[in-house]
Amino acid sequence: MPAAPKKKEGNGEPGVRTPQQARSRRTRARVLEAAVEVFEERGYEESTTAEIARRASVAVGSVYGYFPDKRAIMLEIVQETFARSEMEIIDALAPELWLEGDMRQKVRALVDTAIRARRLRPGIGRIVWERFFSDPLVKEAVETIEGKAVEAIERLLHATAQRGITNVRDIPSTAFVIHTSVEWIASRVVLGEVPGGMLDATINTTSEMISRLILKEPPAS
Amino acid sequence: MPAAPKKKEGNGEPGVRTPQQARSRRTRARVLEAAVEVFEERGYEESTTAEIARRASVAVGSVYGYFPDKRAIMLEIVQETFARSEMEIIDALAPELWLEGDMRQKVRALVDTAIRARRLRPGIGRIVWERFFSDPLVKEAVETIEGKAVEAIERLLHATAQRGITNVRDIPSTAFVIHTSVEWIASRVVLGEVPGGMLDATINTTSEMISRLILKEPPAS
Amino acid sequence: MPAAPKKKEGNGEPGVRTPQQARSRRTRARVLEAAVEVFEERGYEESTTAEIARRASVAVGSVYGYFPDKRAIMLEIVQETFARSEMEIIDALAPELWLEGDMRQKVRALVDTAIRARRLRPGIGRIVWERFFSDPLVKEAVETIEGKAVEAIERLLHATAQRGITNVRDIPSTAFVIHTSVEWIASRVVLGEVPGGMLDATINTTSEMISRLILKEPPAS
Amino acid sequence: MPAAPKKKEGNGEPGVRTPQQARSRRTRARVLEAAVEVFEERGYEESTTAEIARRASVAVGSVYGYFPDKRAIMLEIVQETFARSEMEIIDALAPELWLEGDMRQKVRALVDTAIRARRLRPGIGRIVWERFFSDPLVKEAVETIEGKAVEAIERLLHATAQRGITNVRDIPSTAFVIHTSVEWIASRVVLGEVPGGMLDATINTTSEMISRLILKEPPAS
DNA sequence: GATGAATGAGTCTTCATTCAT
DNA sequence: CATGAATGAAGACTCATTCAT
Repeated sequence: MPAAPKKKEGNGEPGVRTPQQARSRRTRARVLEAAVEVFEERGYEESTTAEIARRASVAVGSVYGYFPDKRAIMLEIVQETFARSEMEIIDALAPELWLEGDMRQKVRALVDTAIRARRLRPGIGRIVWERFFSDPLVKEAVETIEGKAVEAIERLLHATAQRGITNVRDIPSTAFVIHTSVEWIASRVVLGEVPGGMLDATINTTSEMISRLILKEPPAS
Repeated sequence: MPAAPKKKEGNGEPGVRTPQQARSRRTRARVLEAAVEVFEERGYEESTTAEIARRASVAVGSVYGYFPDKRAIMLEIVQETFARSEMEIIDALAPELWLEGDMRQKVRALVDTAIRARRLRPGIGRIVWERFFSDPLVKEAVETIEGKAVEAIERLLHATAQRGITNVRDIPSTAFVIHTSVEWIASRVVLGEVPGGMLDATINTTSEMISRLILKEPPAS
Repeated sequence: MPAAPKKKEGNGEPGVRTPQQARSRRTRARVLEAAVEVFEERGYEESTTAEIARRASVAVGSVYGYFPDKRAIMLEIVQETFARSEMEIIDALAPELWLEGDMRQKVRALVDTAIRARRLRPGIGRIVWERFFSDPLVKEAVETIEGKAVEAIERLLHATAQRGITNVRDIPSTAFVIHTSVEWIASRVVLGEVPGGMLDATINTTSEMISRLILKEPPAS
Repeated sequence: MPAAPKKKEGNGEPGVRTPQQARSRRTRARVLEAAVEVFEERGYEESTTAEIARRASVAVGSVYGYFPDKRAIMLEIVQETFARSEMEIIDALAPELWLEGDMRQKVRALVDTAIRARRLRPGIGRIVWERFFSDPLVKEAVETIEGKAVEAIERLLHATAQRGITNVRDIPSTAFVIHTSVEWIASRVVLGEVPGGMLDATINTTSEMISRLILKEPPAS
């Protein structure tokens, strides 16, 4: 890590300008887009603020007009990207969608969604796990969003349990286990090179695993 | 990222001492131990070769006498640590241990082992996932070791299937899904702050999930 | 040789500011001047980028804002210095200046010019020969410039031959031999400690040698 | 340049062991041979004492038993190599060989010898000019040897002048100019890539140049 | 005498961040 | 507000030389 000059704190409150004017907002967005591009291509550490500025057709100094530092840019992108992925899943978890129809099919569709959701910005997904354990703010942000997804699963399990569709001993841990498993399977499948025909089998098996865990009826022998 | 000096290639002797004498072996070990400490405390990027040398009570140059660069030290530690964790699990997967007795109990013990195994050097575990997606050599090393664990699961599923204990449609994907799920659940449980009483429930649920996926008999309703 | 850090490639912007603003141009010039000073005093290997920056009253980073590395600074200076020397000579070789008047006198003046031209930045001249055989880029640059001087000699020999002033069997090799001889005699005379009264005699003898080689009339017996 | 630990001077006089026993002498020679190889391949700066030791199948420490430092090894090799080259030339300058026969032919043979002599260890020749201007001891050594060659030329010119074969106004400067010219032409021809058929023409022209400078008779019109 | 492990000062280079214009 | 030149702390790595065994 380079010089990392001391952040001059206190006195006035020069802060980071909050865009109120249209042009400002547009510039800020351009920087963000450029950063996504660069981060996708090179990862976080390998990306430089200079390159981001260049791609955004903006001066380095201007970048610092919108973000306090490089990390903040990454944080915002990671948050936004991760949230978007999880939102897709959370949406698909709305109880009202699960009260009728073939559960196993829905579970499979859900797993499918989880994987597809991660395909959008795989490079950012990579950064999530790269930074997760080393940057407390990333961890916090990710855990908050994950928490929402877990809650959505919990709500679903409650709703379906009431209808007698599912039968789960301990809903919180079940929600956590399901979420965690699917998250990592999806990440590894998307970010690694999955052996050709293996993808479908993996989705099937994952769905089967979840279905058996939550459904009331015995597995199709 | 700092200066990142170029490896000057050629010049015959790679400069990496292959320890044959006792003193040499001891020094190499000291460096490795120091590096584990430093990496545990600060993570990879934040650790410096100077700090490692200092902890090992050795000159920087000596460090470079045993390892071509900082990355190589990390790689060796990651490999060794990760391999040791997986070995514990692989050992517990030996088919002969599974042919009789309560399967559910054994699955639970296995999950337990997976978690305990990761507790040894959690900081290194952190580095594994930090570097996994960005350092091809880390990825390769980890995938190789993971592959062995997955194979061990496959062998177990074959053996138990023959005895009529388990009944799995697609063994390869099942092995992969089980391994991937447990790996990440274990990592997250160990590296994150698990809500107090949640740990046991998580282990139970995970075990239940795996048991239901592979066992022949219907789940205890 | 020091750490010799690797050029991290890619990342878009090479980091080399191409000066367009006035301040920029001035800084670049300051760095170059400082580098000439330092190189003159210490030679290439013994000079450090830190010292160059200090002399230029500039931060190290600024140096790297204008030049990709230390070698590039040296290369530019060497090229510029050597080219300037050779240009003086090439100018003096313009055929129109040689068509009348005393040839022997003109040859002497030429040799004189060759020596005087090298006196400007002798330290850089030293670096030229220090790096010539070990740095391909230096070699290339120097050979290119030398080539132009040799061509100028060739043109002169052609023109004077047509006028019946000179009589040379093989113009290319003659131009090469003359250039090479004078170049080294001048370098050695300037960079070595020439025995006092020897200088004039050396110039005279060199001129005589060249004159006899190219002139039509027999040497003044 | 690396650490360059202070040479501990004074007290006893550990000095550099002078080989008196046969084995010692042989080891010293092995080191020297190895050094020639390495220097030839990589040049001085790029060569390391470790590599030299390795090639000589000797421990680094042993190298320092025979030579005070890396520079001394280089110095001895440069001196020996350069002296050998010049000796060949000096031998060919013995007056008794020049008192009869075709002078022009002999001059040509001499130039030829000068070039051939440099072909033996061109890499060392390169080092000579690389270090000549930056290492005072190299300069001194080379100048001393050059001085002998120049003296030999002077003696030859005296002898031939007495016989009426040559007619030179100022013998010292003539000897210097001839030597310097041929030395550099030979070096450039050997170390550079000489344009194919150019070599012969260069030798011829050089010989012609020298012949015309020293011989009494007018050049063959 | 030999060995080769150990030393550590010295270099180059990077890049997040600041601030004069 | 934008610009982009300037800053400079920080870090990886090299290698001649020493010295304990």
